[in-house]
Amino acid sequence: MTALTAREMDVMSVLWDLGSATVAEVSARLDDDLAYTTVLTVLRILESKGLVGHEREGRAHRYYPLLARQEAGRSVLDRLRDKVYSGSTEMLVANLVADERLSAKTIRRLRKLLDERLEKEEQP
Amino acid sequence: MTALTAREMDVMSVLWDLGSATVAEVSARLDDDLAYTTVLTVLRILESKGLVGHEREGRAHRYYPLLARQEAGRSVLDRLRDKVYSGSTEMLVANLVADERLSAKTIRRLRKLLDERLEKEEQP
DNA sequence: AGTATGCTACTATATCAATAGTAAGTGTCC
DNA sequence: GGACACTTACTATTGATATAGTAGCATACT
Repeated sequence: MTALTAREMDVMSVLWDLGSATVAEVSARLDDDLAYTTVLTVLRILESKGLVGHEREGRAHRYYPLLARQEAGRSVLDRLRDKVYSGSTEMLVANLVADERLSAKTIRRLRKLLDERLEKEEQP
Repeated sequence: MTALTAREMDVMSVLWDLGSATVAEVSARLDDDLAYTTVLTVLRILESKGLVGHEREGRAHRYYPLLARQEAGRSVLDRLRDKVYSGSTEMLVANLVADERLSAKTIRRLRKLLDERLEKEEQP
């Protein structure tokens, strides 16, 4: 199972966005001002879980994600669908698009996404 | 903030599905076979967080959710969108509908959902 | 009215999460 | 080549999570 804690997700988020990063780079990007060693500790925990790797870079280590966004996202979404929305993807999406801040443009793009998915369904 | 732990979400899930439940009822519905008192403890923690309430029923307590599915779901979705999908609802939905198991029928219903949302956008 | 049983209240404990300090190592720059 | 600064390695602490036991109370049933 791929259950990230809140802080681990913060850190993975930086790695996903940057592709890879040193401790200092992750630290700079985090919203909260954590001690250098705290960030290092989180990265080492993530590594021990097999979710990130690292390579030497000068005197520092450069960390990179081994877990993809999609995998992490899917496991949260699956659980959310099952536990919060009684297994209903529709209920989930309904809640998602109920967000007032979504623009008409965005909604149209989402619909296009579904259309494309439908086409793929019809021609396998 | 409304951050549910994994186990708390399991329990809330039962309360959402049943509307309300006693400890025994929650216990029976959970996937894992937890001690009666363990379930009670989780419910009491949830109550201390203001997420469930209870009323007397005979010699037992009947617990009911004070936090709605929608609220719980939204806070997870918001965080997921921001941290895992770089703030992109589209990326999130793309990942969601990439699920092979979604039927064409379901996808059409999702599209309909978006259409209705668009109409509401145009006529406020 | 007495009693058995299920329920709660309180307590306990091991594990994990979150945060950070200290010491020691290693490049880098003058 | 030596000092400095940054980095890692190891350790520590606090608080939360997850799980459950025991004791005692109350209700339903006979």
